[in-house]
Amino acid sequence: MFPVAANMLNPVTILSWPRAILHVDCDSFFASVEQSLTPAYQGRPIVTGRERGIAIAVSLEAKRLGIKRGMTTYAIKKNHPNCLIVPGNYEAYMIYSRRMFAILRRFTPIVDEYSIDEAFIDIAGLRLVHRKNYKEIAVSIKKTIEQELGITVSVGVSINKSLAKLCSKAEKPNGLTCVKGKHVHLLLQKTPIEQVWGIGKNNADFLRNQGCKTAHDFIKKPLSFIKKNLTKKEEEIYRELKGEFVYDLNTLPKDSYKSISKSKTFEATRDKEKIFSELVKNIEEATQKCRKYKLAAKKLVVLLKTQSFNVVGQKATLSCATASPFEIVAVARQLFEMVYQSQELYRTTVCILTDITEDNDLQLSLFESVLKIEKLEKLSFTMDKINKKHGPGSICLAARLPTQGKSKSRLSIPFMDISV
DNA sequence: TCTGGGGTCCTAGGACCC
DNA sequence: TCTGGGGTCCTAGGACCC
Repeated sequence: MFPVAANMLNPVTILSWPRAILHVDCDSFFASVEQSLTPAYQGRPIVTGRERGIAIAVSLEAKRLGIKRGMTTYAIKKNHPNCLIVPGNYEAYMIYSRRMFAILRRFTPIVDEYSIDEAFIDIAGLRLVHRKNYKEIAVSIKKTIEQELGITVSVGVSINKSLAKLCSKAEKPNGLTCVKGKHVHLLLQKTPIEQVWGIGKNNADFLRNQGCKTAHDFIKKPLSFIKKNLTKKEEEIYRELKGEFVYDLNTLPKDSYKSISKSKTFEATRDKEKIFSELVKNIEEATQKCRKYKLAAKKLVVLLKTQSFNVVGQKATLSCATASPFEIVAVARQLFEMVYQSQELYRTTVCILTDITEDNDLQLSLFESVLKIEKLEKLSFTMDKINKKHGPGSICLAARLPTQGKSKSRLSIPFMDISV
């Protein structure tokens, strides 16, 4: 073998294979799953999100009534009394999601699980295997999902992720759009700039002011304009829309996080211990997720949202990376005391765990008692087991008791009194 | 649109060091 | 101590996504 200089590995050569990227996007996913699970819901306007007070997913029938994501359930009830408003069933959505990804893997192992209801797959080279053209492959994927899951999807096929995403969006619901490299300009001409994946309101406003009404206007700008006025992200999008292959598919399973957060809104209150107990509940859930993925956090952020939507917060570095609610609650109490103002009404608490590492490279500070940490960890895992067996919230920290109903007698552990 | 919840990445600017 | 230039690391906050 000859030694190969790094600069001889020309990325252009590697990336210049013909690409065919297919994007699958479920139509009104959560609402469609509800309709698939409950035949009585089929054909009826239905929204999910009852527990949050706003519409999270809106069925096709509800969309036709003018109901949109984010509308309050109060307004929906008032104006559309025949619309069903159901609570989210996230376990069911996860199962449908996994089943959809499994179907995609029957076609190719290159599956990028982009979100719960979306995936990119690479179908280049599958034509010979399946003896079909790209469009026919897309049709059989659509049919399989529809038959096996009882939900419809919109599919787009093109030469990279950004363009495939534009295609799946071009015709919804239940759409199928394939755009070859030589026809990309036609797609871009009819795509308003704000509909481009990754161009949000701010950049769309700026670009419109600069004369870019469509995605096509955008790619006609010189690169120097992009570099001068926008960031790396928009430059990547610009290159993808021009047909370059910039965003690779990520086929790794999602088993790690940079941050884990939990927040919850409640009826606005000044009651200090009630607010703190809401925060403790979030900490319990966030640390539970941390333990599930065998992760530990080094930093903690506590945020309180006031009734007038101001956000106030404090941040702390933990003495060592941990997923133990006991340690984190103790630190959170100090942060909470710094932030809480007795005259203020609060509506939301947020717990964010950041600087997350894998649990096995957990660094113990010299001043930490190993024994204490092990005992606390054991206790957390035992609590997880009990909650799994008897239902969430069967066992919890005493500090969150103010949020539990009075009539419920729950088993609790006073976090401050742990003696080890 | 009277505003829920969970993420990621990028950038500017300050601190600090040589 | 009147004073350049560069690098790295960290953080807050913005922007975007589902």
